Amino acid sequence: MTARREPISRERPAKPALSRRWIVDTAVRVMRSEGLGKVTMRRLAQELDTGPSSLYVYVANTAELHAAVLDSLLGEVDLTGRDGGGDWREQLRAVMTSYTQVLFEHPQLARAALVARPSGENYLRLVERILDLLSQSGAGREQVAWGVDKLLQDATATAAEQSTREHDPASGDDWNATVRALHAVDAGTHPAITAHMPALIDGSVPDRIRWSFDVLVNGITHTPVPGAGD
Amino acid sequence: MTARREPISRERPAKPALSRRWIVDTAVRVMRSEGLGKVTMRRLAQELDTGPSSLYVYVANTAELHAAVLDSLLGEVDLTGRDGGGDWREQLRAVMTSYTQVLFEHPQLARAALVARPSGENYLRLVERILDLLSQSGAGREQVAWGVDKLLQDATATAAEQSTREHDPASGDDWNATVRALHAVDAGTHPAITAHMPALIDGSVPDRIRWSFDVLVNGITHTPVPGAGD
DNA sequence: ACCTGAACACCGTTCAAGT
DNA sequence: ACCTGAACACCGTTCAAGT
Repeated sequence: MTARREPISRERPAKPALSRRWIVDTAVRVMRSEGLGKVTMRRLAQELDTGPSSLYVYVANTAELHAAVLDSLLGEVDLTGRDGGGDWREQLRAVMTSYTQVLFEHPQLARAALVARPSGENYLRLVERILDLLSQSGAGREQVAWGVDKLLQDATATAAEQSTREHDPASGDDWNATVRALHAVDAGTHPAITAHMPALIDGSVPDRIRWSFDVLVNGITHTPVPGAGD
Repeated sequence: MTARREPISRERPAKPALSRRWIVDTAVRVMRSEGLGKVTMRRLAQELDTGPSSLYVYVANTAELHAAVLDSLLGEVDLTGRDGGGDWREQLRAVMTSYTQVLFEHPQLARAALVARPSGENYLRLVERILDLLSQSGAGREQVAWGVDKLLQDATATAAEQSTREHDPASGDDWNATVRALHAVDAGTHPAITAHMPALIDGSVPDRIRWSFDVLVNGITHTPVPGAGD
């Protein structure tokens, strides 16, 4: 709506005006095609045909940019929970599964999420939905409020961990190093590890995710918060 | 006139031979004095009076180096749990609190831990101890094994998140952005957020950590794993 | 107000060559 | 076997200067 000066058309085909939205959209595109590692100020500036310093008018720093990219991706989360039944618990499970899936597709973002929490509209919509479903459990208000945090944190941390693991299994990555270390342990000095050994390493990712969800929901709904006498 | 080359002792005293141990110890020292951000291959090489490429004989990459630093720090965790009573639960709480405290003192390491899981002796000792205490709950072997993972993940993720929050509160950091966004939410479109609003943001860090521990322990001990018919 | 070039102060990793 | 110099291909952020 602003009366801008008439843009004189040059050879270069309409370089769009810089804006936060345009920067974030470009960042999402670069992320999808080349990964979050390429979403750098310099690379984006190049993509937007300007210098890196120009971006700082719209974006505080790289972490904030990554948080904005994450929020944008959060638009893909299915909030309906229609894969679940009518049960609030199964609906909540479906929403959390969808959230987890989005992060698993872009695992580097999960790491970013733990560092710079998003605060955009899609994040708020997600929190709203989880709160709504979890409060149907009948648990106290404080438990529900704190519980949402735990559910999101657990899913995010799991995706962040998996992000390393999914690298090619050929490379001596750190997860395999941990598995090897647990196997190589001495039964005399580490009897508990030895006793729990297959289980410590076993279990499919979906099984573990499903169990984690149940652990948290069971724990959240049965554990009153410190202050409130609910 | 052949100049006899004799190692005249100059100011520089006895450059010690490179070794993995020496590299990691130096990394820990740099981390303590200047933060993990300065623990880079180049900086370490400088500190060790060599070129960065030399380090690659002993360390695969930067992530592995950071994992080694973390394992070294894990030596500070109090495994006795003597702050707790005779109860396995209070002892376990004390161990987890000690672990959390160590990570809170070096929060950047918590982020590293989520990415590159450690596998050194101190990590194994910690896992052994938590397994031992948690199995005293009488829960099934699978629950205990998977539960240890959850307890460590929760504490680590919490420390990692806090690491951002603890930066100077003056700066418009992302946590404050989230708080602001939650406050600014419209009651019509986000009724659940509005209804849960003070609790969503409230609560001291120790209270939340204490509650998280109880949620997990309660959930772990009461939720059987998918396959096993315990 | 918005945008920029140029600079400052760094990075990880590889590789051919030396000892 | 171990170690290195040099190079390749990048980074984030600031700031004085321009429009």
